[in-house]
Amino acid sequence: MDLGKVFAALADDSRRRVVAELAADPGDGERACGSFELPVKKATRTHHFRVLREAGLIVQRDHGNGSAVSLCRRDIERHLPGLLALLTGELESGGGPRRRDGVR
Amino acid sequence: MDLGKVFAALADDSRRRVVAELAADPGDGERACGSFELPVKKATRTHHFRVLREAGLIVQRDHGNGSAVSLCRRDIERHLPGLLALLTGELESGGGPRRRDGVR
DNA sequence: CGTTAGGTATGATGCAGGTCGTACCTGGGA
DNA sequence: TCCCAGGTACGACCTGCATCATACCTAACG
Repeated sequence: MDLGKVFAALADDSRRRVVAELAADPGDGERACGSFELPVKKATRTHHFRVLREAGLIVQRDHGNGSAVSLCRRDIERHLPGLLALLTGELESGGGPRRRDGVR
Repeated sequence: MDLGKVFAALADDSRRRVVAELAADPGDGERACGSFELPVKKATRTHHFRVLREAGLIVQRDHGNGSAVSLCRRDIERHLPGLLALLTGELESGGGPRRRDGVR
């Protein structure tokens, strides 16, 4: 697991938001790729999921018609303890579940 | 403190190395800018320190003749607890972000 | 005072990355 | 069966960034 790749992946707002929402989900199950409200087009979203995959942060299961992602929580907690807490922390304090404005 | 800026700053090997060494220093004092062995020229090093400064990770004190940097340890630990541990962990385990000649 | 060493400012350059349009593929309805 | 919705692949565009050369600045030291 390469810290450089991980940090580069998490430097982008959209990607950080995806990981944060996955990390904040207590169920820790899969989530449809389309269920994330990202301010980008389809092709860009595909690109972001690829970057997260190659950084080792998520795994993606293909269903032919649609696909779902899930967080590599165990690997992350083992190699980078505390990282997910940082992301969920930003979710709660900053642009948390209650979005104060529709920026972006 | 912007997580995006912080992660973008730490995505670079040279910058991550600087912060990691500062974090690993128990004395927690200033350190001369030139004391870091980075595989880049002067101008590039100046650029890296600027990025780290603007991310809020370090402060830089100018001496006219030379300058020194110190880690904003308190701010970082308060806003991003656990982050410095990740960096020092990389230093210890991997021997750190080594200077690979073909950078990246 | 002149030289030297450490930093900065500025501009150029090459490359990586974010964004999108388009074409294509797949499975599930109507 | 035909069409649509969700994803991917590919290419293009453009911005940002890491890097460097060069010129300049400041303090220390002979």
